[in-house]
Amino acid sequence: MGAALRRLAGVPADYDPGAFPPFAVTADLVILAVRPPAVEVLVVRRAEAPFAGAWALPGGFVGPEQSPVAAAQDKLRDKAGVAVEEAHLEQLATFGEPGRDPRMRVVSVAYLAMVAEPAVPSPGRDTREAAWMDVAAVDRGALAFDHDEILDAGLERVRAKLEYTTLATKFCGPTFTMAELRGVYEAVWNTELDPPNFNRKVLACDGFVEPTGETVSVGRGRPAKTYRAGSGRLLDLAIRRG
Amino acid sequence: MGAALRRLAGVPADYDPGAFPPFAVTADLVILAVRPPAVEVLVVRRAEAPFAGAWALPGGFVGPEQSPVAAAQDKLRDKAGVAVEEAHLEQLATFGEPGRDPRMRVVSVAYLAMVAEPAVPSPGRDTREAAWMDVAAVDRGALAFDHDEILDAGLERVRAKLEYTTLATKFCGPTFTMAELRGVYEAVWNTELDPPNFNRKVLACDGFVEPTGETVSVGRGRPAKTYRAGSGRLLDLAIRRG
DNA sequence: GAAATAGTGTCTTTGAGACAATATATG
DNA sequence: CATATATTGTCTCAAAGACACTATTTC
Repeated sequence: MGAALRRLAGVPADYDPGAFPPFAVTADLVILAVRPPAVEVLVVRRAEAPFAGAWALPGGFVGPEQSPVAAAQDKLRDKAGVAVEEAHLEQLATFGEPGRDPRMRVVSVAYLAMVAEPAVPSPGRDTREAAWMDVAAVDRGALAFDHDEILDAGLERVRAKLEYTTLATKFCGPTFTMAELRGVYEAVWNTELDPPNFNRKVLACDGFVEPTGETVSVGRGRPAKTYRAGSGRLLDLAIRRG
Repeated sequence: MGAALRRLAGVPADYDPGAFPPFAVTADLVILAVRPPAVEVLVVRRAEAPFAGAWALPGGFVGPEQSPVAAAQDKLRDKAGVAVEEAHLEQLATFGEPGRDPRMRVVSVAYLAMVAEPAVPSPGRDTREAAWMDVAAVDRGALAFDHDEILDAGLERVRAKLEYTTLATKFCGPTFTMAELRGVYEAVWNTELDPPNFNRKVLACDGFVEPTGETVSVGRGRPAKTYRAGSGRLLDLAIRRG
């Protein structure tokens, strides 16, 4: 579209695309899983400069005709191998300080994903491109760019959301026991919760979990009833941190 | 920087800025104030296509060397005439669907501002560029672009944040009465709260308000004690919606 | 049966909410 | 004094948390 045509169309001259600095837009993901007592984040090793060899959050550029969330969904599928329907994906925040990427101006729309961790080797024990890393082991400054800050935002969001939503079930498999669900809370909040009270509380929240009618035995002790995620999204009564 | 030089510097060829579509990045603001029983949003009338003549949220392009939040602060100062220190400004969400702006690809980082409404004419009674509009009077589809959606996100954020933060005081002047503070909650939540219980609840929250020791008389009735905002940011006990 | 884990029952404390009662102003 | 608004006091109920107790498995 030339300048003359643009003027004819009523589009002011100051919207000439060429007049604006070329911002690149990326979608970066904080993909979290829980393997009690650890909360783990999916990281990828950078192959190229800058920060070559460093760990970073998975992410990529948003395409010309692509929405940011679609870019995030693609990365979630590619990197975590998780079907989008099974995971929870939500926008987290946008990081756009000048200089956050030394190469060019990049605005990153960060997303938070909560997944039931697939069976993968322990983080750090393989040299593959992607690995699960215990968030407690992520040092300040360990991640590339400002990804430490993005990770912190994701962790804070998850801690808050477990209080008043049913999202903890996203960290569990299709069926789970109360102990597993409680393990999610205890890992995310780094606290201990009273099993009897947790049990009653969860069951008192409509739509949080549904009994499967089955039990499962893990090691010693009385077999535990199993549950599946309910249809509710918000808790009528908040689960409180220890 | 030529392609060859870029390769020498270890920057991969696929980071050629020219290879990326020119995203424009804007900062749009949901600037809210409370004039009980109304919650009001600051809107500006668009002078140019597209949506010429329609109301829109204030906003503008993020400069080449400017952070998005700095752009938002500039707009808050310019449009609302509010000192940044007095208002609360936080990032809300980012809206970047292709086609949300018919002219070009624009990614908007939306911010939420909470201000004590300055003395301005009632919305709709003047023809100035900017006006305060009762959010209850904003029809679906009344605002330009996807600004309805952005406004909804802002309102939802405010409703949630009043529950567990002290931000309601940002809608009040330097000093205020309990009735005024309660009016903020009642306007935002569109509900009625029991004055005695509200009073005790607020005073029980450490750091929410501080007594000034003064009283103020408005019309009939016993004069009300006045308070100023405390130093706390989070409430130890949530204020519950009616 | 001992130990381990799961789940139920009960008691105490705390906070939320309803609402009566009191305080202090105006007309 | 009647009325209006602000503020304090009191009672009741619901929920949170501590923890004793019961249930069901493995070794």
